[in-house]
Amino acid sequence: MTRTTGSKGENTLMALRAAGLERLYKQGFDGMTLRELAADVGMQAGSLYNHFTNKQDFLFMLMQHVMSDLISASELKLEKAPNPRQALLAYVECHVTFHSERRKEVQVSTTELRSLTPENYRIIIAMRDAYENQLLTILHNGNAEKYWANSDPKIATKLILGMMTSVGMWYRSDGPVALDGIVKIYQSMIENLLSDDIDTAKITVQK
Amino acid sequence: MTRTTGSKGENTLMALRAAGLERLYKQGFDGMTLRELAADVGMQAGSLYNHFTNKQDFLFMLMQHVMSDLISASELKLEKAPNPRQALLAYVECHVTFHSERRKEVQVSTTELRSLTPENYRIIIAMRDAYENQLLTILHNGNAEKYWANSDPKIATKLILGMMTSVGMWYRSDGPVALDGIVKIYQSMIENLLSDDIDTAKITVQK
DNA sequence: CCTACCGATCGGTAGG
DNA sequence: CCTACCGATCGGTAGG
Repeated sequence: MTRTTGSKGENTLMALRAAGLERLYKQGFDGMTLRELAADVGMQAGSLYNHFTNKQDFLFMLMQHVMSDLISASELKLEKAPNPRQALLAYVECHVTFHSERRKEVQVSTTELRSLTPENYRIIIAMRDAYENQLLTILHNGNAEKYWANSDPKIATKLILGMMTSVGMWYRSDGPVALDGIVKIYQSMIENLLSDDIDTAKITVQK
Repeated sequence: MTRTTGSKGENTLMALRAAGLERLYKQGFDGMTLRELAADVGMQAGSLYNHFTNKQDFLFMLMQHVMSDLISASELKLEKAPNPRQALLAYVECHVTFHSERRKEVQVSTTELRSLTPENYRIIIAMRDAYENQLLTILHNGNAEKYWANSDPKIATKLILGMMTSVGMWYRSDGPVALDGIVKIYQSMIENLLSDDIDTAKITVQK
């Protein structure tokens, strides 16, 4: 009995992930019901528990999957970058592409953070922090090696991530500009933005 | 019988708004229950219907209130701006301040768009579009009057709004940098970002 | 603003 | 993977 690609169980699990993502995106964790999800893949509600232990576990699996993909995608690109500038451009391309192509998964992963168990929350947040630290490191290195002179890399990291992440809120693959065009615009604007000359010594620092 | 400030009914409504905002922020529309909300202000669930017609109406009221405040706050500042550059700086200050000080309301207003009735959704989206158009107009005017040369004001509007809005995700009033410092950083970076020289003619435009 | 209640539906389990 | 079911709880209403 030869095993081809994927057993029946794997197929149902993939179908569940796809249907669940759509439900989570449109209705949220508390808004979706397991009966709807079951109907989406043509089964009864009780049978779902052969594929996950409970509703919370299903959400957690999905979010962990997205974060894992995101981190490994950027790591793969960053390995090949010869210098901080190329690393920055690669990170931007990677982030913008991922957040466009998988916008629903990303949005669910941020919106439903509040629906996670405390333990699960900690795990996902740790993954997110690891991902954000990749950019922070790039900005630090670029400062050290004089590729740019940014006064506050921590804040710059947040601003850059904010403008990049929001691409998922408005970019549509059937829109007027192709994705590689969007990527170029982001790369250009972020490089401009990094060459700031604001005197942070003048900024009020709270005690 | 002299009327001082606010009747009892007005006070309960304010308490409901405050408690409801907190519930919506932490649990979402489907996650919060009217029984919890009632308990927050010390009444029974059934009594809530003296203050709104149903749960949907309560959410809509809250969102409409936020959007209305946001729009009028920026309009007030923009009236006094003598030129596009000052208008841009004022808009940035206004947006960043509002999204920091009232971050929970703003987040609820975007996250719970999906929980709105189609009719209510249309109304809130129209308000959001009006607000975004304020920035688009500023960018257009700045281009026309040579304050800066931005190749794609529509996309720039989205990017700038994205990076500004995300301030609510990480800024905390008890953090290391004061709010006016954050505003200055945003203003500086956005002005840098607007002086782009990317050749959009080279960007792939989908047919 | 309260008591008392309605129909509907939810996540999850037992036992095949 | 299904049938049948559980306790719990929800938004909302009637009638004071």
